[in-house]
Amino acid sequence: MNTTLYLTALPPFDFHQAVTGHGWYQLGPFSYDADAAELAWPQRLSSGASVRVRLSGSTVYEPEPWVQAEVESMHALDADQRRELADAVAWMVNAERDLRPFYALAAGDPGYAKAIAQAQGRFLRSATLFEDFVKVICTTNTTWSQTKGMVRALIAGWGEQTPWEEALCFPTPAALAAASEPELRTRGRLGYRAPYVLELAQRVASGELDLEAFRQPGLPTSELRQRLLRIKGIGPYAAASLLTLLGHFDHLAVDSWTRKLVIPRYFPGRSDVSDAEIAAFYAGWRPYQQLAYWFYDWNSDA
DNA sequence: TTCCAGGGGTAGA
DNA sequence: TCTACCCATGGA
Repeated sequence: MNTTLYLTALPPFDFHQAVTGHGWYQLGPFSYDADAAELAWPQRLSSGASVRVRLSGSTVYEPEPWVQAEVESMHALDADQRRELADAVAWMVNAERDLRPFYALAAGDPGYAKAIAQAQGRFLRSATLFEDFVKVICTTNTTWSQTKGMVRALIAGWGEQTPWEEALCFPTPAALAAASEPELRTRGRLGYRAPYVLELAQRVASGELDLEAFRQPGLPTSELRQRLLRIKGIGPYAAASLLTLLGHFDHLAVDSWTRKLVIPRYFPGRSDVSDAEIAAFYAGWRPYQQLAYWFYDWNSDA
């Protein structure tokens, strides 16, 4: 059974940029066909039904941006299921994100010409907040290839079965909450992150921790950050990453990689630049510091 | 073999 | 708040 969902997006929008703005499209259960500009993944709906989604969308040149989801399911989707999927897709590609205020700040700076021309500025998000929280924990103190391996192992070991044999959904909180810590360490390749993921899964599965509360747009970034830091396994770097995914760009994530890029360009000849100095450097971009850092064309001569 | 990766928790000051 | 120390894994 196939269903097609059409969504509109706020211009300027470019589907390829919305998907590839950061590395998430390389993590399971996503797969991305760059030639066809098609993002695919299996997903379990709250009703328990499984679907396979193939997502495509318009380029920056189209004045009325759109996103199209080709959804495969065993039974016809009812109105609630279609709405749930449409909401999830809009969230994932940031269809409603208004980047114009950021572009207005960046206008005239050649280092952002490419970002503006290509409609960069969106960070792909996973279908659920739980999935994004786990993935962010999987990026701490490790290499990208190992992060991909951890996510792959979690899906292979605890992912939800679907009617399509080869397609497993990302594990639910309940599935990971039922896992043992040693198994998550070894089979899940999480290492010392295992207790953090286990505790997160258990708290979410039991209802003690409501991740949906983090989605409310009106929350001040500082309060959100304090709440994130109270979750075990989430420190300054992970909190900043999650703030970005949650659409709060007014807290700069200063990590080892930031320093590698920012110091040679803006603080040449210095080796001892504090986080506070780097944050102060970006203060003029408020509330878009993280976009200004991330979508700057570091290869430009600007 | 050693180092370290876009860190985080904990103890102790 | 700041610092030392430990934490697993795997690629260079």
